[in-house]
Amino acid sequence: MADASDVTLFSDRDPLLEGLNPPQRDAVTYRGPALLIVAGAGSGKTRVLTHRIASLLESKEAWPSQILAITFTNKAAGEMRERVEQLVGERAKGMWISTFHSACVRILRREADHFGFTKSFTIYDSGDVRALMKRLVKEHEAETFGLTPAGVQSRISKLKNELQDAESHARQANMSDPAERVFSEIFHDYQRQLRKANAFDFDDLLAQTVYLFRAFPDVADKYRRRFTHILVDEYQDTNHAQYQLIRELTKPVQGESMDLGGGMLAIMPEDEPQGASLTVVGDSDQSIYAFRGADIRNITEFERDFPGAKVVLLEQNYRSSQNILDAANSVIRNNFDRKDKKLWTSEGEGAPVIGFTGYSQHDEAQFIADEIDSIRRKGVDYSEMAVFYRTNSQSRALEEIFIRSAIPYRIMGGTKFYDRAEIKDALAYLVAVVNPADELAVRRILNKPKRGIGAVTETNIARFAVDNDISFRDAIAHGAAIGLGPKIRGALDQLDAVLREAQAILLPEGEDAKPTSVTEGLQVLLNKSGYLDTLRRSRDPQDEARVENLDELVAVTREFARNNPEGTIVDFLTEVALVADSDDLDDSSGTVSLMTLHTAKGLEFDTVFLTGVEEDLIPHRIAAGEPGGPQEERRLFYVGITRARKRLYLSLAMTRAQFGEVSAAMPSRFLQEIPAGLIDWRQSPGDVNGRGGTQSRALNANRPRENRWGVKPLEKKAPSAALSEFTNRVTGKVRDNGDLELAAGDRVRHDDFGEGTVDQVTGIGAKRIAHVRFDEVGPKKLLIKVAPIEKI
DNA sequence: ATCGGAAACCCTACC
DNA sequence: GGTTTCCGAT
Repeated sequence: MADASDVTLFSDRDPLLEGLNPPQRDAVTYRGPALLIVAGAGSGKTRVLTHRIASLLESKEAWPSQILAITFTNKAAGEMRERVEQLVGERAKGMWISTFHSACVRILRREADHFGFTKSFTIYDSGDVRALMKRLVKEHEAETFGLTPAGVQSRISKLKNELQDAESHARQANMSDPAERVFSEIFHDYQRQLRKANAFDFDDLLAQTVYLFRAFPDVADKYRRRFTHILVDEYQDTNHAQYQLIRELTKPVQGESMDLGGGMLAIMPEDEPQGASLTVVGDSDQSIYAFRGADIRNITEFERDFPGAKVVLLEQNYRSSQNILDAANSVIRNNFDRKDKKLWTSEGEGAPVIGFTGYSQHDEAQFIADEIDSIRRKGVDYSEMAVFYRTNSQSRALEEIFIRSAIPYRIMGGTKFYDRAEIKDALAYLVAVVNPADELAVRRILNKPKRGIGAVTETNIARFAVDNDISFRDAIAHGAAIGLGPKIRGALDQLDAVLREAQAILLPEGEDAKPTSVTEGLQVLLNKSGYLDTLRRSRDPQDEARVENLDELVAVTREFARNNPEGTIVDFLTEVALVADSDDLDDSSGTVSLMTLHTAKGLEFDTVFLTGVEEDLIPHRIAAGEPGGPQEERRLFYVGITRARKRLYLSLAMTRAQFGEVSAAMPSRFLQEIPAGLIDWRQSPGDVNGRGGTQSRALNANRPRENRWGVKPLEKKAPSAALSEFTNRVTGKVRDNGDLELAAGDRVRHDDFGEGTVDQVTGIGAKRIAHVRFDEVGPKKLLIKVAPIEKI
């Protein structure tokens, strides 16, 4: 099967091929226009990808600058760069290894002036978009047609992912429907606003890059000449826009060899033009982003799209034990529309999958905390354990219990630092300086801190700006002409002065900014605007935390300057907009990782707790009713299972509180799909098929705790007294035992665990931990400050 | 213009 | 359960 090139370029003793199985070697050594690597979970695809890149560099087939590797997250990009560097050293420097979005921003910033934007454009996140959309929906009085901001937002996003713009949508929309007409107007207006604000939303980053390439073939050619090798990871999750972007980049150079300006002369090979070589890696069983426009057909029809493409299958799994793989295979087999593919391993059977059913989400969390504790005692590091859940809101119960059990944890993704109001305010100040056209940002800071500027004044400023054909930002300096009172005028002049002062630091005229400019500029803005002072003076304890968060942001700018000595404020804002959440690359050492199933993709852990395995959660209630939804949810479940190396826990609760309401939960249908023999139930949900209740009680009889609470079968949503009796024994409030002093030998009483004896106390201050041996439930570690205990 | 409390809405996953 | 929005009181 080996191509001729294999023989000449590689020998079996090539260090890049050492330890690889035959298909993996194929994937590294194949040379041709198109290669699809179908990589099952844990089949070593990252290894293959990095070795492939390394071998291209090693053999001098490509310069680093000719390689474009697309990953799904910034974190994955960082890891890939690191691993390639380990293989080939410093040479890895000039490669583009990034996400689709980062690559597009890089291109758009370089080419912005081709189509009416500037290099310092803003990137709107979904929160920014929502704010803008709210205004537009109101202005167009679209509520009367049943249009909501969120609805319009998601529809526009979907259209953009399909590379539809406002015009093309308008052409094919049914304009006799008034709701359609209004939607179309809002779409147009929205695009106009973005353009006016010199801003792109996330979807535009992709779509506008495609439009740019199509409208300016010479620009596209520039990148086609540059990138001779393009590699795309997680190809099953690409959407149409991303697909078209790849198509554009892999086309042969269209125009003649020409002077591209700037003295850069393009060099054309003598023979016929050839497009970049394309390598894609993916696994259709792990496609979990259809909801945001990912099109699974991109991978299933790759061979048709790129005739003559070579396909390599990686089915040997190097990650999980056979038991875990069996569970995964038995689940995914139920998706009817897939090519059968079976993961196998030469490792042993391993431990059985462990199942647990809690009475409530807190009970479930307590079980997990106890297991983590006992696994830790066996010498497994916390960083080798992870807890997964379907929705972010599920993390709260886990957190509560983990805090009390003194288990160090870290939440990946979720509500992020950069979503906090004070951080968005601070960033809006920076944006107001860098991109004054961004009215949204300027309006945001207009009355923060309170300057006595309300809706009326804001409207007056906006009107003045329109009447005099100047920007909203510039109108701020014309308080007198607008006819505002002296007090407000003074406040506006002050704001104007602060913005100017920061501008002189962040964007000094004629020269490059100092490396410290971002930090200094931010500090000027926060201090001289009065923003920090107002927070410091406040009596609200939350404002104290806000000040700390802003300190943290300042620290982030310092860190940024250290890592990017040449970095500008625009680079900083780009990083913040795109890197945000799951990507904190700093060490997760010594902590258990908590994350959603989506975030878990691409990661692996020794021990995995997959929680909330219930109907309405996985499959999620909304997804269960959508076409293709249940299949996607099954893939998501499959992704979760296959993250585990040695130990997999599947857990659920019989009742779950949501929106403050408690309701009965049913075991997920996916549990049924795993053969009973693979799961060792510590506490079984009973009859997984249905009604819950009766049978599970019988199976739970061996558990001592049940006696205390006397579980009764529940009707769905029955707000009975019996329900509140055994749910939420752990109160929502975090208590504070303050300076409770404990020493070895003391007796304590715990709300849930009963009485016990203190073995020892470790840690200091707020982190003092009591090691208690409880009479009934055995040893536990408790964070003294917050545990529900009292000395007796 | 700002504050406080009541009421309404919400929660799928992410770059 | 938490956040955002609305409204009346200062």
